[in-house]
Amino acid sequence: MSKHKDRILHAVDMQGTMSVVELSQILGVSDQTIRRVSQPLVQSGELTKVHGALVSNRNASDPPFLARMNLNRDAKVAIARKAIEIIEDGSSIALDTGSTSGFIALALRARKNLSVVTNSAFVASTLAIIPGNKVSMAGTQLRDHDGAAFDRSAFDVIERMLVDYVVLSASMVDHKNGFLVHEQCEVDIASAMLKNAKCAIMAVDHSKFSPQDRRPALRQPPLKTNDILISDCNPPEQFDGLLQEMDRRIVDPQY
Amino acid sequence: MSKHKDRILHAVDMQGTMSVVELSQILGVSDQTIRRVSQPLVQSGELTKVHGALVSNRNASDPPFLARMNLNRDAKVAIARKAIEIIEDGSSIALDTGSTSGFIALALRARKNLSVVTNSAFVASTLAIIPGNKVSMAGTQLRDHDGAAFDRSAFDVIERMLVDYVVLSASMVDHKNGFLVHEQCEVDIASAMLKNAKCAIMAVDHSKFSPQDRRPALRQPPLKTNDILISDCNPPEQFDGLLQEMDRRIVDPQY
DNA sequence: ACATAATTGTTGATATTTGTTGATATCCAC
DNA sequence: GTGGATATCAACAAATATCAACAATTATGT
Repeated sequence: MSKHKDRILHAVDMQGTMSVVELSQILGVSDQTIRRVSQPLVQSGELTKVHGALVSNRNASDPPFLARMNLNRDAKVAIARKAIEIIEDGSSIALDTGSTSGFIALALRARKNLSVVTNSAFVASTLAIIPGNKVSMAGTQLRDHDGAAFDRSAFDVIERMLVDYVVLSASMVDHKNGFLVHEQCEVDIASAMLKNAKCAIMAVDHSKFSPQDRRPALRQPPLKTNDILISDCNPPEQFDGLLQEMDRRIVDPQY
Repeated sequence: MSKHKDRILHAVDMQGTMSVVELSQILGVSDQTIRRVSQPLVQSGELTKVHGALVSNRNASDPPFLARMNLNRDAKVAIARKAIEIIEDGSSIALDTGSTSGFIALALRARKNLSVVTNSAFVASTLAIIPGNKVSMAGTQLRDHDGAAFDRSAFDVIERMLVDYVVLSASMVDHKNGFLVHEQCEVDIASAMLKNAKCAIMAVDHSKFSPQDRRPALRQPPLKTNDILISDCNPPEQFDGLLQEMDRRIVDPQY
């Protein structure tokens, strides 16, 4: 077993896909070494090889939630990196169930002593096992496409927790109607989380500023003046009205 | 047992990974000695060996729960394989919070239309995102070392679910006292799960038949005649009395 | 004190990993 | 298709790590 194995797997899984030279630069070894070390990983099916790059196997054909985790992965990773600059050790946070929140949860493993409430089992299990964290899983009955709960008890748990930050996402941003999602239950959870939060962090990648195949119809609750928007692009001008009150943090996905 | 054992373990765990020569310098012994002393640690799964270095199994990126998932990994994978031969598509299952149950959950991703109840966030999130599964997460407040819940609501959820199988584990098997664990709350959850289950599957790897560093003191509830024991070794004869009623399924870890 | 067992360092043979090189294969734009 | 850029592969040599065997040292039991 090579000492580079874990780092390669981790890097590729985080990014979804990574070129061989990129990996060789990050690990400080030659490209040939990357090829050699990754060969058994490809053979055992832990990674897939394409010309010039390695792609993660924790994706694609797999379930919808993981599939969405791989959509615009670079942007989401960059957004997650920015989010953890804002959220310091010891913060209390509520996280919703979006795939962007999933990435932020992965990145938040670098923080300590967090108090977390979430209705996503993925987020909960990611952060619960970090020593020092206090994690509350809100809800019981988990939805199969993303492992999130929206039952009565989810609201009970969320409503009794006061947090410094709430991390929210949206399926689309509309310049007239604001942040939109597909299901009412998601709006309800977002409202409950917002009510108890000092500051909201809305994380949306560039794709959310353009129309979607299936247009979401439901409005997230309005955000307040000191709330934060994190995105990987500058929103087009028509969004200026909508976003003018918000503190914008734009990140470059090419870190 | 060598006097260097603890210092090596401690040093490697602190750094995550350490080269053999580095260790030999710190401890003031030859590199050969480090190799010799670390060999049994590698064999027992407390450390992992790579060319030139030792890597910790309780790395910063792999918090405690996943670290335990690396202990006797092969045995647990083999046990999980056997378990999914027993649990067919469409079954209802309760799973406890042990690392062996974690492996069984990973293996159960190959099954469909499962009804699952568990108080482990890791198990819940692993199985929830498989389309067709119905997963209930029992409990709210998650313990940090394994992401499991033992609060009032955990029992409420478990008690209202009838299942075909309950998958249980133990920290140690004692030929007089049966299956032992460290904490009363684990026994309570096991009792609640057993009460509503048609058949119990007790999964224990070979290491559980020998005494542990920290001896567990609490007895799991007794099992019934048609319950199933899965292990990777034939239990020593002194366990015959204890296990005589159970259906034993022994698997070969060398798949 | 003595014999025995366990631990350790040294040595030289062997194995593994790695970067380099040059030949070949693949991709992409035209 | 062709050509140029880039990626892959095989082979080699240098550096490094491992292993087995033996001798020296230290611990243990009687």
